[in-house]
Amino acid sequence: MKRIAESTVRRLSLYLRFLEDFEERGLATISSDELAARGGTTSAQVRKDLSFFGSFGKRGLGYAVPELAARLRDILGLGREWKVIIIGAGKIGSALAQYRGFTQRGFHVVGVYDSDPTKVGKRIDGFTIRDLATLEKDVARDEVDIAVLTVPADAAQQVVTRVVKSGIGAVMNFAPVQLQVPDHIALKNVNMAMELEGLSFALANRTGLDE
Amino acid sequence: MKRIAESTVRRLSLYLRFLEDFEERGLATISSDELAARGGTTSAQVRKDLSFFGSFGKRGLGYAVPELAARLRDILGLGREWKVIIIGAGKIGSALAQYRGFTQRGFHVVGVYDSDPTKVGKRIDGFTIRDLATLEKDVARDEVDIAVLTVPADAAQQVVTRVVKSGIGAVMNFAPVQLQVPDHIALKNVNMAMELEGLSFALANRTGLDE
DNA sequence: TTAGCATTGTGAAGGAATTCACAAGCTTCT
DNA sequence: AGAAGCTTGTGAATTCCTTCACAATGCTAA
Repeated sequence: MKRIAESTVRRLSLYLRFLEDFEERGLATISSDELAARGGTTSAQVRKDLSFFGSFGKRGLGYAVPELAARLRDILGLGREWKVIIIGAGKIGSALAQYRGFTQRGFHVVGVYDSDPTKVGKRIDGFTIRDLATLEKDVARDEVDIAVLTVPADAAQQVVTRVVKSGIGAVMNFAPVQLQVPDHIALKNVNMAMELEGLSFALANRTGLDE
Repeated sequence: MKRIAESTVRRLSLYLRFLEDFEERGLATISSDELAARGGTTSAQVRKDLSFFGSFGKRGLGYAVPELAARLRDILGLGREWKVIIIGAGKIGSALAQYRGFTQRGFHVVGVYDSDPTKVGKRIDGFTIRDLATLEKDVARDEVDIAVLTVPADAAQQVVTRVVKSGIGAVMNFAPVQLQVPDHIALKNVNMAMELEGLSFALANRTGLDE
């Protein structure tokens, strides 16, 4: 299979969201043009994105909504349930543990971890916070797929190294550091401060000094 | 000024983080090679990124750490304090209101809003939750720069329209919808579910079927 | 059954971002 | 002062991504 650009995958997620919307409203077909309008892109882009995976449309008609949705779910690996652990039971970790959006899309939180002994054993929204010391054992037993890291920046690299060793294949990192992981591990960084700096840059350079 | 790619701005944020690290450790100079190694990129990329804004290095030596850090802060608009409001005092909104990383980098939260009457007036970590109804008045009075949206998906478009009308120039959206805003508004989307789907895709397509 | 219309799928063109590669310039050593 | 050794800054080459443009096809109506 050809290498798929990250931007393409992001757009597929987006299309799927719109399709589910259409599905609920009982619409039978949709054109690349309509999908593009919603997603703020072009119809050619939509078709090209889909073409990497096959041809799902009918010329003259568009795409059958439920079929295309099903295909996208399949492509994105949403046909199955993924097991997720959250490491770091601070504010963000706790908020994520309770986030409905995860479960809705097949991401099942199976454990919440912290290394702080005063937190271990406490419950948050149905989860008993586990001791980070048991990480490796639990991951193997529970067949965890994805780790979400919401630990302090200075602990993140150490934790991710353990996570990777324990056999997890994908990591979502909220700590504001650049983690080193082997090539075969999927890593996404979510960095609030960095996003805000993007906005700050835009605001600061808005003063119309184009030349 | 030439249009700067978003990816470039992201990397500048990253470089700045490393530089501040070096600054603390009292290092005087750093080469593009060292910056690149930290950021997982190449030295040519680092130099190209910087070259859009001027030439800050000394051939044969590298970059003076404090000077480059100062220049980057300036470029990213971090020389001043930005006023931020958080709209939506749910789990994520509350977690963000308390997030230290914002204040540290000059983003000052000046208000937290919700439309739920049972929440309005309550306090979270030093903020009294305000009624969304007073948004427009407050934004004008407080000269707010950035709005962070952590409202439910079906309310997001309506809220952002009000936010934009009230004169805010930058929006960070956590709701899983694609918002429509005028061109001159800076908009960043943070979508946890979409990030997870990126990981899911990577996991599902990992099965080594390259051809 | 054929004409007319709509929309896909895709090579080819165009544009944007990254990487290459090297001259230019600063520092240090002798 | 000259030579050797680094490292920057930047055009040129390359790679990657997006947009164009149109033949191919399916649907509808007469």
